[in-house]
Amino acid sequence: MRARADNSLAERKRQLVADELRDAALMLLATKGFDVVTVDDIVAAAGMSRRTFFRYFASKEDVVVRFLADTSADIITELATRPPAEPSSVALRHALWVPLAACNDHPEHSERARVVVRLILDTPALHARWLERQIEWRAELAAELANRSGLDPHTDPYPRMAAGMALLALDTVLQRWQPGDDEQHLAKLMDQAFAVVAPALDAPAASPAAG
Amino acid sequence: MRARADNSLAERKRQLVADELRDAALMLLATKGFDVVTVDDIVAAAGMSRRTFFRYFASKEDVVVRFLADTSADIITELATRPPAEPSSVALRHALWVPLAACNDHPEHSERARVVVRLILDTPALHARWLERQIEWRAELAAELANRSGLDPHTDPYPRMAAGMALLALDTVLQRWQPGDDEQHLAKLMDQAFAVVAPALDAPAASPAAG
DNA sequence: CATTGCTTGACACTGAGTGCCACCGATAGC
DNA sequence: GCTATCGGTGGCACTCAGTGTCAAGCAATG
Repeated sequence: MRARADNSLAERKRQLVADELRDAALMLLATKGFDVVTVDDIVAAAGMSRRTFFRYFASKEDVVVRFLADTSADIITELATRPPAEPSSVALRHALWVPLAACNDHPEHSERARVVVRLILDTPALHARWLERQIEWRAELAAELANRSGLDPHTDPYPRMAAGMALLALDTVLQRWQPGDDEQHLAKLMDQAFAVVAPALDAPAASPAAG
Repeated sequence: MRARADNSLAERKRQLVADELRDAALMLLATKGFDVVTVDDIVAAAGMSRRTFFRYFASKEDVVVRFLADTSADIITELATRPPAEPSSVALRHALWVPLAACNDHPEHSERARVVVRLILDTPALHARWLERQIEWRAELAAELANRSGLDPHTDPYPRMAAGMALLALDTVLQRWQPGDDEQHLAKLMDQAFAVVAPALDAPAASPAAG
């Protein structure tokens, strides 16, 4: 359902409208706060109708969350292409680096991402949606990890928990990145966060016989 | 704000109303599904007014989530009273056992909790709120862990991530508990889940110098 | 009996999200 | 050139969540 990435004729117009909506929304929400800005404000700023907004975004939260969380497929693909012998901690670190790579390479994009991260972490409704999206990521990561390790995800808690730990690392990185006080390099923060969970991610399998 | 547990005269009536509302809501939501049941349906079943519902619960989600997540203070207290020399994994396991203890001891309460867990995990909106509540737990647990370990929670990612891993273990336990196919003992599930994260929880501190 | 305080119900209101239909522009076929 | 069709859009009305406000009801106290 995402396979039509470049139907140049009409698809480009759709993308244009979506970008316009997104930009107007992000601008308003980030400066004025999530709760006080209504969808009417957003569409007024974008010069479109309220109804159109909901054709492109499922909810007011969706505009913000999708800006960060639109790349789940890329993450899974990256994890699937890591060498099977690679330790889980390394493979997961590389997989979750995918959505961060753009921020790290392009400082101008990075600054806006920082604002969005701050907005999400500071707004309970957005934080909830963000976590909801992470749930999907976790399920997909867990399935792929089960694939890699040959474990049964229904009887062994490892795949799900490993995926959860990786996302916890990502969450911690974002939380420590968003203040922006000093130049906290994303790569360094990722290394630190994954260093904490690595002992559990790479521990020798002993889960089924824990009783 | 919770210090008035037994102002016997009027407080008991308040509790009665809250229970009535909660029971009606849980019954309807669990049987018919979260989305199709409106607040009007709930208050009609409870024989009260719509406005009263929102005096007792902040939202429709709140009724369900509070049923499980009303015990954060007890968890922190339990963690704070664990012996300082105890490994983090053991202390956290005991702390997070507190909200589960009631379910484990009283099978009749346990059955309803199972239904609520299933409802939460199956409903995205509820799951998101549940995780949002866990964020608060994580912050409180992290603060207490920083206290125990003497680490600075602003510079060291360990406290926050340790709290997150413990809650991830809890989440995994609930997810594996709710199918209820066979008699999965909560204690056993907790042991298995914590066995996965223990290597990271109890790893020797090496986080600040990871770069 | 009057007052004070707490709870409730009713009403109105904002805002999110959806369904429906009419409109508009472009493209394809006669 | 006229028309049928198709994707996108705007407008409208609707449901439902959640909030503010006010007028009771009802207990305890003077």
